[in-house]
Amino acid sequence: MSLWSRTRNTVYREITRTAMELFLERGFDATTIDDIAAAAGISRRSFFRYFGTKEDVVLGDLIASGDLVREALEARPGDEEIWEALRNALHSVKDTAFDEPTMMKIIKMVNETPSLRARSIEKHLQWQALLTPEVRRRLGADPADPSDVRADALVATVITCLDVAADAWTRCGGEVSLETLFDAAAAAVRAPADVDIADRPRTAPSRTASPG
Amino acid sequence: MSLWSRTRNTVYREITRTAMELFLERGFDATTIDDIAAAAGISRRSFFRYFGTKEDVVLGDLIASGDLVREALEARPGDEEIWEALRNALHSVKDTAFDEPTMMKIIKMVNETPSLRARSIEKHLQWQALLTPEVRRRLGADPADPSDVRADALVATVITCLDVAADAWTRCGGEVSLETLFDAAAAAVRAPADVDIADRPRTAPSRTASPG
DNA sequence: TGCCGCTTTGGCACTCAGTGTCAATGAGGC
DNA sequence: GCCTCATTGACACTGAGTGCCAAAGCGGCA
Repeated sequence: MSLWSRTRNTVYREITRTAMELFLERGFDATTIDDIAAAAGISRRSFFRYFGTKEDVVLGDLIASGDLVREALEARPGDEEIWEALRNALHSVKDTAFDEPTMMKIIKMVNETPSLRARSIEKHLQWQALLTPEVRRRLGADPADPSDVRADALVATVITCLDVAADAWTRCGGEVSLETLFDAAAAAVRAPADVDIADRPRTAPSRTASPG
Repeated sequence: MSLWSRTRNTVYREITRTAMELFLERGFDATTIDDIAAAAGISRRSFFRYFGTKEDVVLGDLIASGDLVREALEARPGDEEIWEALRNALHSVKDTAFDEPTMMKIIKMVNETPSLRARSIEKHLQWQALLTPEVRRRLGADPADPSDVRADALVATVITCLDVAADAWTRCGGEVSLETLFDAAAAAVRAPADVDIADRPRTAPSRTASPG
């Protein structure tokens, strides 16, 4: 049993590695599952025993960490401001499977490939479902009241800010850190955005025009 | 030419009507394109001349209105607070193709069908791309600065709030209006949610802790 | 060592979405 | 009536994903 699952994990990682190489080399859509199976030395049928969909090869490893985020959130101090708790829970889960340049290429690929992008956001919706109960609890919301949208809105927005930040991160070639971009996004959402935000210059690489 | 496009529109609507009936009757996934084509009296190949994907039958009509929202946003007074402008732009675009109970069934179906939900989100990403330039302009942001995420974050969040509101709307059976739910979602995001919203001034949000 | 039960695997055939091609049809302009 | 052009339907194809079944591999057991 132990050997079996170890073998399974090995194969799983081998498929991921091989497929990722192909994806980054010739593009996601241009890589068929037959290509992946052939390169990984398995049958087409076996591929689908490890991954439900082609997208899962990319996204399974990249953001399968929904449960980790939930655990991290539950571990945050109970009196922590909710935005802060969510922010810290997200940041505590770092993906270490790839180095930063590779990670950037992957995110870029995800953002530029419609089917990948859609699945990626679907995964984030699953995160939402995982995180919302804890946020509801912290807000003292009635778990059965569907009209109390506060928790859903907060969680969805925080994840949206993360997406926006990740997208901007790749667009500026990693010059500004993900954390900084996330905080800027969060600040823009929470503050009236047409007013200058006091300490946005934590990075201040390029001045944005400040009218009036 | 006029006759051609009139015919085209008629066929388009006929396919939509027929397909929607099938979808709501037996489910989205359980309805094949052959079913739709047969029921609409066209060939399978012709279906794809009217709709790029099966999802577009549902979502094309439901939220093809990205340009309308953009126009509505551009028509808002220039000094209107940005959240307000976005909110009003969204609310000015009402979908009148279906009555409310049907609309609710459709939204429910979209939210419960992964492929539909994914496409729906993709459409919303297209909205974002349409709306962001105008928001950037209003914020006086440098259009070429990818590290200025304010506009992206705002637009993405507003649309996220709309999604959350629509979801809650179906879950509480339409008892609470979509507008009310949207406003509640927006308020939860903008105010520290565990504090009374009333005492929060429009400026000076609570500063998030600076780790540095 | 050989046998039994389990899981994994590969191969095959299938459904379904979506695309390219091509010949037939049918409307509009001359 | 003829020419042009868009629409249509039919056919064939790729590619994702699933169901099924027989073969192979591993563990335990005698």
